[in-house]
Amino acid sequence: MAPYAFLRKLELAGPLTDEERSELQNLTLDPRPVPARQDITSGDAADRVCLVLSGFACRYKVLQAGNRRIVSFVLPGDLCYMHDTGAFGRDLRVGALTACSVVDIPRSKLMDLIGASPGISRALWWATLRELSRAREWIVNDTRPAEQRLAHLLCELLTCLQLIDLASETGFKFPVSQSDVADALGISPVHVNRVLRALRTSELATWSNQRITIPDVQALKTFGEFDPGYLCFEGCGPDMSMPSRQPLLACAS
Amino acid sequence: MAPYAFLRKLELAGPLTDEERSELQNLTLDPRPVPARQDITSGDAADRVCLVLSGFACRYKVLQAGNRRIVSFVLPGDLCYMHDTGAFGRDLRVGALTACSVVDIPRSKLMDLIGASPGISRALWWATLRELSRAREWIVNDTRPAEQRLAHLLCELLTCLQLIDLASETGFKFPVSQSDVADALGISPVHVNRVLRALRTSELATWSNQRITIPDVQALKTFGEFDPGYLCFEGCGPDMSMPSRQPLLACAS
DNA sequence: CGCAAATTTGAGGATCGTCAAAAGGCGTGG
DNA sequence: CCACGCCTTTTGACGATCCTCAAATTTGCG
Repeated sequence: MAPYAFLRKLELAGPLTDEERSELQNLTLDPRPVPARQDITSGDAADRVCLVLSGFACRYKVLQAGNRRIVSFVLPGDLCYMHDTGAFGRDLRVGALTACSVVDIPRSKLMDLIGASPGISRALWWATLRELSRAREWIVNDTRPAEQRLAHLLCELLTCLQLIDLASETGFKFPVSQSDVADALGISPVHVNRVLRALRTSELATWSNQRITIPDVQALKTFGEFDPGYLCFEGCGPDMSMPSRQPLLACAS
Repeated sequence: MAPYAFLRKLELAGPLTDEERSELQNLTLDPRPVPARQDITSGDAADRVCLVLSGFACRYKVLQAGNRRIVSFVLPGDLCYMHDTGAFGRDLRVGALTACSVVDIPRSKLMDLIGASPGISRALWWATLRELSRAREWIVNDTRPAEQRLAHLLCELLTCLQLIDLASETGFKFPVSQSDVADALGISPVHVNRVLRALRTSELATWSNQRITIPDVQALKTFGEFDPGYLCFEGCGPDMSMPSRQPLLACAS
């Protein structure tokens, strides 16, 4: 059950064979806990990748003033330090927002799989492209007023959590603080609170008991200008006329 | 001379062989002009990649209100529609800010090169990771006040243009409008103007005659909290202990 | 030279941040 | 079980940043 989310997301790029699935499942043994509000480091050795099995985490940078800006959420089934380490992630950090369960995967082991399996290669490649697409959407979202910005974020979380069965049709458990959301939206915590009240008053969304409830999902999506296309959950099958239909990640050089 | 910027950026991932360089140069024949303020489409056929040889372009989305948000600049030597087409770029568009010269490259041709050459494969893979890193930095930049935000943007442009010999030590030609910069920063055009005046008064940067002049580069970088690490221009050599040292883009499946 | 677009500046208002304090929730220890 | 302390949430007041509208000025271009 643990690696379900991991496989679910990888298979967005197309179905995997039974061998590929079992190879990937073998990576998820021996998880370790990470307490809330603590960084998820890549483990003792620097050459490890981290797979989050449960909990909410985030990628973030800290500004000179000391405040934190979250640039993306890390949900169960997401890999960390795959690309954002070394020169590509010098000041980027990964932190647990809630208690998390993570697995350290030796990079070499993952690379062996990539080299041996075209399906896994493609899956990881597409995961990277989804990250890029999502980052750009976040930039766009930063131009909207706070109310729509929060609405958009809630829609994204709802959609992403539904994919891995962590959200119902109309809500999801969200055990993070309003300050965390503030850092993800780039606004102040008090303003998050005000905006939440506004959304509650408009009957667009409610946040209580660590749970987001969205009475009218379509209304919230419309208000937040949320179009799930950028998440690349659909239309990405292997039989698509896609740019990266065939050419993908693999062990070269 | 035309493909200089293209090769320069690709070789950030490590030197290319003479064959690889000449294969890439062969792609840059027969450029076509794109007028300012016009979208750079992928040509007649959808399965083409666009290489910008000269001019300033941008990737952008349009919000519901009709305003545009630029999510990244496209400079000479940058590829468009490599990954941001099909499902991965449904609402993302590429527009020319100034008159541009672009080359259409059949995707299949590029894929053949990727499959045949590990160096090219790695180079294009790293270009994608740089895009991701840059997008995340833009998210972070959106949390800064407008003055620092503009300073940061100018520093990024200076650094990126210096790489391809389009900037001197202290300035560069920048023939775009203040509205374009406003869309890139997510603020209003009039506020761009005010912020420019502030930077001019502080003697941090001047913009006149379509040229940015930065009297004290270090001062502007400090003010804008600009750390070039996220651009991944350095420390990315093939001899680095990098995550993607070997495993890269290639023709799989 | 004259038109169109871009830049510049002003005034007023909306959004959002900061500071401060009150209220609520949750775990620990008595 | 209650009391206490800490953290989070909530609300208010005030100020800073930024937007919108509008007009004046400059620049670019035919």
